[in-house]
Amino acid sequence: MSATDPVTGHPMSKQRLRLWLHMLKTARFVENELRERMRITYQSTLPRFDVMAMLDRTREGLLMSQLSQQLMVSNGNVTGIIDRLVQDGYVVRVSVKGDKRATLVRLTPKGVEKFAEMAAEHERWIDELMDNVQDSDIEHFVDALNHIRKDHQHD
Amino acid sequence: MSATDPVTGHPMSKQRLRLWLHMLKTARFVENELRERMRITYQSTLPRFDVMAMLDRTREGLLMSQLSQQLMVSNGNVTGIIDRLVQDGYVVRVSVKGDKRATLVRLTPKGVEKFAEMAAEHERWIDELMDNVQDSDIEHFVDALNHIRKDHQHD
DNA sequence: TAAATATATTTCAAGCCTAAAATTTTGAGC
DNA sequence: GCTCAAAATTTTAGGCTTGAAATATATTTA
Repeated sequence: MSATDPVTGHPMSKQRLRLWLHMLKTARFVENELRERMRITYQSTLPRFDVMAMLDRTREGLLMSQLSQQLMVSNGNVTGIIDRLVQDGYVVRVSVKGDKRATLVRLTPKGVEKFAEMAAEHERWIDELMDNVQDSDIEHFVDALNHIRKDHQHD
Repeated sequence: MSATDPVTGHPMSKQRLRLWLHMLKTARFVENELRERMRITYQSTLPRFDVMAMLDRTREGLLMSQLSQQLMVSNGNVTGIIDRLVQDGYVVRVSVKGDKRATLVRLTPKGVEKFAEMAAEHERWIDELMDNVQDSDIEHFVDALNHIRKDHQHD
């Protein structure tokens, strides 16, 4: 921790800060791009897409708390997003029998269909936006990202 | 574009999507962590810190439009953040002579002092959070990130 | 079983963020 | 000077996000 670069004499923290700022800028760029395309093409948003993606992977449905945990966002946040997805008929809330506190959330058939369409397009967008990444780098890259979370994240 | 992996036969787009999702998750993790520390330690936020960082680098001040452009956020967004920084006495709005439309924004001495304190701590936080990144990877990593933006971004 | 504690979710206030419309000022072209 | 488009900024409406408080139900424990 807090090592000094043997060659330059600079602390490594400067390098790490630099990496973080580049990562942040790139993620922001990609997100801005995706947000705009989601809005224009589907009159939707990235958070809604993320929620639908989670629900698509678990057709039996998910609890509100499972959703917020998986997506790393707050509980109250998910409530609002689900409210709007329900209004649009993409999602339903189902009561859990045996526990009146909990609510299960599921995609409707309409939601499943819509998501399939959006997901295919989303994948093409990413493919285009990440065009410049060397194929050979990807695995290594993913590894490094996982390392950042590994020792800190407790899930 | 849209090549197929010669070995697996899978389209590369799946790999790129995977990389993007990992990048997003890691960035979100680091941001959540930094947000909480900013809140607890300084009763402040990441967007405010980002704005102060920009202003610290240009002591003569920056136009509202320069700020929003550099930070890749909307114009109206910056207005609100600056409003609150002004309220707290960290920033002042200065009229530009020769152009009554424009406003220059500058850190106050109090703002400069506060930012120095926050920036030092922020660097330590990043150093800790990015602890697991191999020093030897950083340059390569930054390069790859820049490549993602390069062909698309026009700034 | 009654009381205390824990869990699942929603509500609330406040800040962040965007796109679009509105405001004010500037600069061209006539 | 007048008109009109462009530029800098703010305002507005609506969605996202958080942490904290409130609500309702379940579970533990005395």
